[in-house]
Amino acid sequence: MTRLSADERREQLVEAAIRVMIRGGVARTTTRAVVTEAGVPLGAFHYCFRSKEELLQSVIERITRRTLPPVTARPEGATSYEVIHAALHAYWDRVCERPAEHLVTYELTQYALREPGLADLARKQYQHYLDLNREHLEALARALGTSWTVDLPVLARHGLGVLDGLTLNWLIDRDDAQASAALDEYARYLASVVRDAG
Amino acid sequence: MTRLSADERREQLVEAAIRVMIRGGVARTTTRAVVTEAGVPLGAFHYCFRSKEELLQSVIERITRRTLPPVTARPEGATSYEVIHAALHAYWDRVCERPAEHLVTYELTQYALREPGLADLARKQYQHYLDLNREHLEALARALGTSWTVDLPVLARHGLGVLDGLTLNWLIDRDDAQASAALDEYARYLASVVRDAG
DNA sequence: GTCTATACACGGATAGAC
DNA sequence: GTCTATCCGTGTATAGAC
Repeated sequence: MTRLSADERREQLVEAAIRVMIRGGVARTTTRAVVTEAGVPLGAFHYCFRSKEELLQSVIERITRRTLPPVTARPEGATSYEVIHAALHAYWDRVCERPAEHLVTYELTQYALREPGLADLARKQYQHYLDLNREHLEALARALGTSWTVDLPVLARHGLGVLDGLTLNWLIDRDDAQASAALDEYARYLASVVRDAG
Repeated sequence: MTRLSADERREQLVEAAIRVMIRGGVARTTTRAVVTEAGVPLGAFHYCFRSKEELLQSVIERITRRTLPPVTARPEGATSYEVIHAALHAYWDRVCERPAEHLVTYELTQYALREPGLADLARKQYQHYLDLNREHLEALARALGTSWTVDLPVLARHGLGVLDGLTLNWLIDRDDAQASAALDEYARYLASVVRDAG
């Protein structure tokens, strides 16, 4: 094997851990599985990370930052509902493309909540998603040239709840049609709380 | 120790397992922890359950059936919003009273999704909650003497998503004020989709 | 049927050779 | 710095005494 720096090793291991989690879930993600996946000898693990917890910390940070700000398209002559609908389905398409990845996100959060050394990180991670959702709603309002009739922090929290809930539920039963219909209903709701809405 | 029938033993072990899960999470719920909690010798485990998976199956079934249908109060002269608000907060109060129990529900579902022998059970469990939510919305409409303007299955799925999402998010950050505000917003939405609504 | 003792695999972490 | 061999705890499951 080629000789790599500790930083590159860390990188390898974090990415390998994410692949293992996607494949088999967080519970089955052992240090042994991770080093095998990375093609790294077991002994290497503990001079890259002090412990498994430290690896998971890095994994959570990596996954959190990986979330890309969704693009808000701005077609001429589209109704509010259409713009909102498109934005929501842009998110939804990413869920459908990589279901296992999203499942891992939820698994990780719950795992972290149970580990004293990781619970704070879970809260930060959630706060980050909440902020993203707020920014996204702001961008959406800007794209529509208007504002929301509902207090933005409340709308953001409510919206994150809806998206998390619908995602989690779809991950369980994979009912595309029902999930899509529920998402459309959320779009209809959002269109009803833009100022000057119809 | 007193001599008990296998059925009573099973009962004891399931209840003990739930307590252990509430205390430390599903991941830490080992057969050893369960039998210790139940005050049952380790050897007893495997003539009550063929395997740990069989125990978890019983636990999931037990927890699912434990969910009580919420009461829909019917005060005179209350607005639609007030009735809906009360119904939602009745649910929410139960979440706040027993947060750990609800967290376990989500953990169990995700655990089950990763176990081939339990995945179907997870889907059934979710379907059960979906049905309950539909029935609850029907009861609510009946109590209001009206009906919903949104297709009931869609409304039920959307609503279950909202409640699951808000619950999960609150379990992470425990922000009572924000959670309550988001829940109220959902109540406002529901009030806007009753026929003859205002 | 009931419990004690134990088998056996696997997990995280480390010692120590190179 | 890198890797092999190993320690030691814990997990599920079972054998076999009572």
